[in-house]
Amino acid sequence: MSGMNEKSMTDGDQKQLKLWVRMLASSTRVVQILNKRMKEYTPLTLAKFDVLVAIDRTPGGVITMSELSRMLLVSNANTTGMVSRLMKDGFVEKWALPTDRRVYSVAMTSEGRKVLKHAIAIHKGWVDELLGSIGTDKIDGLIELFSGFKKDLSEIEA
Amino acid sequence: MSGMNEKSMTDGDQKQLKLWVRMLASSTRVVQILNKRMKEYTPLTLAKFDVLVAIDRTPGGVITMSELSRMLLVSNANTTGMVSRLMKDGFVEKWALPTDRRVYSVAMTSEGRKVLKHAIAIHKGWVDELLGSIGTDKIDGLIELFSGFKKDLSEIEA
DNA sequence: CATATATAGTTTAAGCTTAAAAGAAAATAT
DNA sequence: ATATTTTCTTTTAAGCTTAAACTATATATG
Repeated sequence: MSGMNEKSMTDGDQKQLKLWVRMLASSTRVVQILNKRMKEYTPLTLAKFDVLVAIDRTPGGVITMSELSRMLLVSNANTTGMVSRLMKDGFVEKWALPTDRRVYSVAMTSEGRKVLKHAIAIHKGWVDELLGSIGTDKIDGLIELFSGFKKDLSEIEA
Repeated sequence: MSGMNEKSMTDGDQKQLKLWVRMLASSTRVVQILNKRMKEYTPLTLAKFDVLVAIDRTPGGVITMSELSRMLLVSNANTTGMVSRLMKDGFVEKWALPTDRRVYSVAMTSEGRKVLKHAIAIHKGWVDELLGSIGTDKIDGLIELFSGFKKDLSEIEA
């Protein structure tokens, strides 16, 4: 069995769990820090920031509720709530499509764009800081790895 | 500047953000899948599972509320809520320490231990499946990397 | 045309999470 | 002894998240 006895196979299995536990702890911690700083330095939460970034990345800057849900990998119910709160903040607006009144278009207000521009800049700085201890030599490999990993995951049923 | 011009430095910065976005998407997706399956195949959520695992890992199987919060990297308020729900489920019990009545001890019930034992087994199977596309050759390096990363993060203020 | 089916989005109920305020008990200072 | 401070935990209020049930609109089919 190509130099692999029963013991080492078992170890290999244990290692995937070990890796997952550490990976999850790391990303959870980064999210915690980013969220806390985002609330402290901007009028956004990290979740609201993610929504605005998704809108910002859409060509034309106008997106439907369902497209937003798909981009953010969240439920439609969640998007409804997020967009409602962002409307109350005055950072986005929403209107029904005249050609299909089931569909809503969402876009940022100028206030939303202003807030996002600042948030993107400081968020990038924080990510650079937080991931700073990962050697530059390893970054490319990791980007490749996670790109592939994410794609593989998309083929797995929940 | 050792073969590094201004352009490539900027690229290096962009890459940390790129890595973070992919890493976060991957771990979020794994959490989504694990949570959905955990609810489907056990009477636990992933959050409840994490609490039981933390208790299980404590020597003696008895832990205080604060220790639990520290292990799980969550607020005390969160631990209060989680333990309340787990008590209602009948999976843990809690009692005040006679020597210091501010402190509460938490332990699993036999029902909790039974449920956890099953959950640990199937959870491990899922993680092996979900992380299966990450080559065995890379796993050790990644464990090292995330162990170091997590430690570096613990020295950064939120 | 009328009815059935599909699609887009919202509401509801429940759980997870936090920060801030508050309560209770213990430790410390005066 | 009493007052102050510290520690452990809970409560409260708010936001994020989901699944399931529901509403409204559009499309397909008889």
